[in-house]
Amino acid sequence: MIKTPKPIRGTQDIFGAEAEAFAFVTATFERIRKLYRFRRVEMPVFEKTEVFSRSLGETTDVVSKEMYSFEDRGGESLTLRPEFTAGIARAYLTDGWKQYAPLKVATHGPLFRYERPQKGRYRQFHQIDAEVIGAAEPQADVELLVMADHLLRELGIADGVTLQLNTLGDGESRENWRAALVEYFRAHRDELSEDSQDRLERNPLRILDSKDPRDKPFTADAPRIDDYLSDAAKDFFAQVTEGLDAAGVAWERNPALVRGLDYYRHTAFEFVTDRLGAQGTVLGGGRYDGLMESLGGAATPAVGWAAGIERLAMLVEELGEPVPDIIVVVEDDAMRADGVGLTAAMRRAGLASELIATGSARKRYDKAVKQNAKAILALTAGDDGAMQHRLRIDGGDEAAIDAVLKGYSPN
RNA sequence: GCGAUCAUAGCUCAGCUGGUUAGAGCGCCGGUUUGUGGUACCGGAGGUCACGGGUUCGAACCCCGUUGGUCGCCCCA
Repeated sequence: MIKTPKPIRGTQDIFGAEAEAFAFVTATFERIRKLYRFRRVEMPVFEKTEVFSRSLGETTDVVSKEMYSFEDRGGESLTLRPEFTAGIARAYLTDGWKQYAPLKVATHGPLFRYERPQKGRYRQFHQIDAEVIGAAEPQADVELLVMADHLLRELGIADGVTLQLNTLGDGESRENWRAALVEYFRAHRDELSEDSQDRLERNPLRILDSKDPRDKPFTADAPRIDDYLSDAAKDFFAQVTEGLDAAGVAWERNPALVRGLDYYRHTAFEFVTDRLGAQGTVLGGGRYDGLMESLGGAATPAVGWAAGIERLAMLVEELGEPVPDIIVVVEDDAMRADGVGLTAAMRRAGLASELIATGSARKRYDKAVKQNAKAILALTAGDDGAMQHRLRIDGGDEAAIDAVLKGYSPN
């Protein structure tokens, strides 16, 4: 007995209406990205593990248990890409893309993270991604945010979604704020949740967005980044918010919105919905001026965002699958060749067509009716054996169909 | 890694407190109607009740374990 292999945990086979929604997201993204003049890039699906581990630092669970890593036959550690940014940063350095700076690039495709699947989170998932590399100005942040907002509008999901915005300041501001947070939380250490006590050592900024109610009273009164921002950092953030206002993009300040990794500076943002359970972030990103150096490159300012295609697709209105323009029904097997010929002719004329010529001859018309076609063409043989057809129009393009019929010579 | 919850036909699900041959709808296949119209009716195929133990005269149902799905925690680049 042969056992059918099962799919890998956390992978998905996307089909039908869901696949249509998925394709709608990527097609819309491609259209928008061209409007904003972002250049398309295609990136490898795997890289040397260092590409990701260096950029992430050694701190978190992320490297130790969240990456899909393996050794190749030469004993080199490789990792399936868990994000686009690190690979694009690597390419910027190894391929000399500095010559194109400031460089606006966009891509989409599969990513891999070794996690327990839950709603809107999979081990193989898919993202769209946009990055601006080599631009230190807040205008780059604004352009990305306006583009993201535009995309969500075009997808028809902007209504339930809000843009949450924060600044982490420049390197110095961020360090001072972080030190103040550690000092503050350390004073309340014993009253924090176990998880947050742990975070105090590993990733103190993350205490701010803890879900544990025991932490809430302390996070509310925690030191705020605003009190630690340098004048330059304040000015940078002000230019971002002014730009958003000028472009008519609504935003709200979320001082608890943080990034755990050290290379993030200045702007951090997430577009959030309450329609997806625990996984409310629909699109997120920020400025990562410190990343290039961790990969051995020169200091290079950069900012970008990514969004999960599956999550976006879940929010998109049910599109349904497209209905055929015409179905050709062979009601008499003697007309099979004409069915094939006419269907081919319909398709060449740009009409989405289906041929029904199998199974019980009497039931073929029923099958056609059930597909909600805009037109049904039934083929039968006359007494003389010549092809006869009957056409039922239900919203279809009768002129186009007639033109195909007139131009067709029966077999 | 941790927790909750679920698993019956290809799909969606019923199945009483443990009781004899496990059901429906949809889908699939065949038949009836030979019709300018059909979304109907009849029939058929299809099940190791996730898997492995246990309790019992008897288990889809109760107990234990395993596997898998879902949702959440941790993490979220």
